[in-house]
Amino acid sequence: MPSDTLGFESHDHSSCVVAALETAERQCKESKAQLTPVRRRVLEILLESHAAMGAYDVLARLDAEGLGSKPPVAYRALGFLVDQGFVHRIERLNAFIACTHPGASHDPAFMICRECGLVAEAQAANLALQQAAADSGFLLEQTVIEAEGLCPACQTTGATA
Amino acid sequence: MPSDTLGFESHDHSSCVVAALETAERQCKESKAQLTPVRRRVLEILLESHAAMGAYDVLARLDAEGLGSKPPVAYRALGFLVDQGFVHRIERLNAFIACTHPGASHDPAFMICRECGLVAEAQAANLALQQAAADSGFLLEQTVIEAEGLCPACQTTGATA
DNA sequence: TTGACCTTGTGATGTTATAACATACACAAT
DNA sequence: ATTGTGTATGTTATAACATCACAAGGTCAA
Ligand SMILES: [Zn+2]
Ligand SMILES: [Zn+2]
Ligand SMILES: [Zn+2]
Ligand SMILES: [Zn+2]
Repeated sequence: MPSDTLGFESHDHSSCVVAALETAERQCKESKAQLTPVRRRVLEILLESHAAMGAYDVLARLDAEGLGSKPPVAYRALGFLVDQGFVHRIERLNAFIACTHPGASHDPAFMICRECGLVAEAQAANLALQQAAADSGFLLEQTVIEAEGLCPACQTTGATA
Repeated sequence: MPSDTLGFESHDHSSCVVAALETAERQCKESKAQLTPVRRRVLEILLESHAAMGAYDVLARLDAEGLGSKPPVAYRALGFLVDQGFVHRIERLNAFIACTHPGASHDPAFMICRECGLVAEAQAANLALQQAAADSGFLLEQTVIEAEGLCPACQTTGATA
């Protein structure tokens, strides 16, 4: 069942959202972190579409719902969720996306479709990079791995574009 | 001689700058691209320190030298240099750095020291990611691979910090 | 009740990046 | 000489992304 790692295939989304929220709640309880209404709602918003959203897009949703209107509200909630590992930041897009492996060990990689904007999360530790780091004495703490290209759907519809 | 791939070791910098500029000039001549004064100077500025610089830092240097004062001047020159492969953009830092493998085939990875800001360029194609892309039918066009951590020097001086 | 700590509200500001339009120059065709 | 075309540059304005600084509330334990 590769859909939860590759993300370009359809899946049972409503159960996926519920499961992710439950996992977040459980993990917060365990680590005594507070999944407050704003934080929970931001996670929910990101889960609703699996798309990457900018902080200001999230903020607009919060504002419409009366949960906050100023940038720090969104950035704080997103920061919390990223710290907890429930959300990932996509550097290439200056955007955020809900994790699709809630609870799993994390060294995520992303495939970003430049045509439709779809982002798929994969597990793809970079062994060559780890080797290069070891060789040069670099202490590797975190890695950003983001690939840009065309998702299966956009390859067929749009030719090479 | 790993210093040109790993970047944490010292090297003959003045010759490295000269060589990079010569390579850029040669490649531009071959591809009929114009290495204009502003473009050449921006490349030089990035080569002077091997540090990653923000576009506005570069712009400040240009401004001081009377080569331009408005953001598009810097962004255009940087965009040109990135397109030509002489400069890489570091997504994690929203910054730019001169390529340390001028002319070589390019699938660069970077190691970024979170303490001193040093950035080293390495070659580290991600085989696992290529495999994942192939498996899911994703057409992989470009990859961003950036690692954050501590360089050798900062590990010894600052403990874990 | 007080203080420590965490979270939120809000105004102001800082930083990064591009859109849009005008100008200048080189070089070729008329 | 003039006009056209393409590339590069100059300039204004604004979009888009992110943080600072300070005030206010809530919880909980001393
Ligand atoms: Zn889903
Ligand atoms: Zn994840
Ligand atoms: Zn050098
Ligand atoms: Zn360092």
